Amino acid sequence: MHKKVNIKTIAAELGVSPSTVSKALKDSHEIGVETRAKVQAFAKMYNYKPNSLALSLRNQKTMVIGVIIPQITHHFFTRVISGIEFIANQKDYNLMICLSKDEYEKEIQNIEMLTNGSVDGLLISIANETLEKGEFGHFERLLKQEFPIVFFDRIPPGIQADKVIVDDEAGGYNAGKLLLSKGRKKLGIISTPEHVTVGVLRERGFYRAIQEAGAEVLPQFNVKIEEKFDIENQIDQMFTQKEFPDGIFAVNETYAALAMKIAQKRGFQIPRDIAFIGFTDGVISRLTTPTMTTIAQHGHNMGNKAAELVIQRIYEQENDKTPNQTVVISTNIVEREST
Amino acid sequence: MHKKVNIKTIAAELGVSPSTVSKALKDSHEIGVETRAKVQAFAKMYNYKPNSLALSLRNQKTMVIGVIIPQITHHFFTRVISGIEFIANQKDYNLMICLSKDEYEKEIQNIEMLTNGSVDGLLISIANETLEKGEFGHFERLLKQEFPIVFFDRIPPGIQADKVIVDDEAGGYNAGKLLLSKGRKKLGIISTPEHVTVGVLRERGFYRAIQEAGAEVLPQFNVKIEEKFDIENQIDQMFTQKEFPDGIFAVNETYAALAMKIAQKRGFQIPRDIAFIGFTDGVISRLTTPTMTTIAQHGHNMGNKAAELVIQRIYEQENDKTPNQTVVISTNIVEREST
DNA sequence: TTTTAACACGAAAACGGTTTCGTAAGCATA
DNA sequence: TATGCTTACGAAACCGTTTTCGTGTTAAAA
Repeated sequence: MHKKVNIKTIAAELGVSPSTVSKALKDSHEIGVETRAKVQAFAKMYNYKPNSLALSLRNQKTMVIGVIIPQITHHFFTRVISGIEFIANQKDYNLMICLSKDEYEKEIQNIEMLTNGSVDGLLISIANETLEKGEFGHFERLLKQEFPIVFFDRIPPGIQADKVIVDDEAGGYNAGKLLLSKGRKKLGIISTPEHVTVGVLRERGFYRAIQEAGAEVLPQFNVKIEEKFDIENQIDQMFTQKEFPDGIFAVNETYAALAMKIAQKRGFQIPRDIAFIGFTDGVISRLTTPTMTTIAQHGHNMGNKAAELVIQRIYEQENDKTPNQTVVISTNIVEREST
Repeated sequence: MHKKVNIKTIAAELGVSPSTVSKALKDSHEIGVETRAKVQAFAKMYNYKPNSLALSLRNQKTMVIGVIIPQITHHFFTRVISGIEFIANQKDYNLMICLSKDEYEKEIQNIEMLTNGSVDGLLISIANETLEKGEFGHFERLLKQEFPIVFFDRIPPGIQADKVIVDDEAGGYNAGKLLLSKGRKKLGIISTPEHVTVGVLRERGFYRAIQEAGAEVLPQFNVKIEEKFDIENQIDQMFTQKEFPDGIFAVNETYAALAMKIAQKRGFQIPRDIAFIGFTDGVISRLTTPTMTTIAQHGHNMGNKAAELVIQRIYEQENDKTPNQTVVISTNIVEREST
């Protein structure tokens, strides 16, 4: 690769010092008009652009925000990222995106890599394995250093930090209410294991709605999916009992879409026999047959908020820190054919 | 934010020089064993990690690969990214992902930003607007400098460079052959405007299959979607004529899924009346009703290959350059219920 | 006793910028 | 003529590392 022009080469070429070039390029009026013009013309002609590493090192500021997410193939996270990018872009920040692949070790590696000077702040959605282990020392170390961090969606329970979350509990509650309002009595839920915070909250809200109505969920109508086993089999169990639910809430889009297909294969009509509602921000719900009613998550908003928060933290002075915030992104129901 | 420990602070604390610390940390046996032990213990205790900016500046090597894609919410691109990440991770590279949002200007900005020292190489899938304009000067400048670049999926036509593409033409051809082999006679295609290279190639292959069979596509059965108008309306036109196709190929997953829904709404049965086949690597095709037959793109493979190529270019010596390569990722048919 | 070599460490330059401070030249003022 | 003030620029430090090239000390060899 050919070397790019830098301030030194310009200086040598023009017979002035590097400092003169630097000042001339920013139109410092410390430098004579002729010299300024000469330097600027030369720089333009050779398409000079300052080296960002050198700038970052000098200014102790990279204008980069690190983002750590568990999986990039999850549509929700890509919505969040596009929201982050939208704000970052406005404020001249760039993104460095790392994937933890839901692994604790990779998450730690990513964090170490990013916090060694590469980024000014960090946006994190925690890996499943980390949540399962419950080990958050790597976050606490950074928080103690007052490194700017904002957690989003999957947050560390019981840790003081800035957070942006979806109102999962209320979303689950509204899903329950909606099914009940459609006259459904025997409700079911397709959920996730205990350590996945968001799943738990959605489930909790769902149960709250049901209790308020004086109803209950039969144990066999509560399926907690273990992703390491066959998902379709686990869902199918809900339809192989003598009784079957007439309204099902799934805590994510894929489970809901799969459940709809499986129910149809078992001969149930949607929504006549069973109504379905999913929790999602995805692209699938419009394309299923019938189209799926969902609790919309607004991942883009979440990204916006998270980016705003972290940038605010980055600019904050050492002396006047604002207290930690938790921003809640509220959901809303998008009613389609499945209810 | 509290300052991190660096080599200087360690040196000062231990009463030795920065160079001694640096050497001690890499177990240089230029340094006495006691001093080495002392420095290493201190570094470990304070969790010292070298500043990556300083390292990059010094070594003229960032261990970062820049990726520019049009949209992160396109599932195909996220598959490619996860493929890129897989290889990059193995070779200790990190990713800096930028979004062009399919805009020419943003693409240029991204490139300028990334090539000012931030990355060692670049992986690019070109913005639609750039392809439309046909202006590739920003790429040619970099290629002339011999900056390591690999284009993937959406490539600049007629430019010498490393490229990784899906075998779109063959994919289209196979889609056509499959529909014909099912006895379909009146074929239709849902495609994209001319400037989207991949769409054109898929269409070309499709037509080749049809011509070989001595058949033809009626003009009203060729719909080129303009995304700025209502997509469903444009697709619907195919079903409002007196004649209708009995086999439809859509050049992407969303168009195919939408078309299936619209056809069903119009009362057609799939695949009895109309067979559908989509071009995709997505998550939707398993969840539609009926499930969708697709030409699978293997975005993950594409990401692998692209990353391997660019890393190879990065390590290449100035003297012995290998000639430009074009790697073709072949597709395969995944047959499901829609045919 | 002198030379030589090994050992253990430090000074300084380099990566590519920015910024503070110093200073020579030119001119006006007393 | 001596002093002060601009003007226009350069030297040098700094950001955090690495690495080359000394150099002073000690011990071994001559």
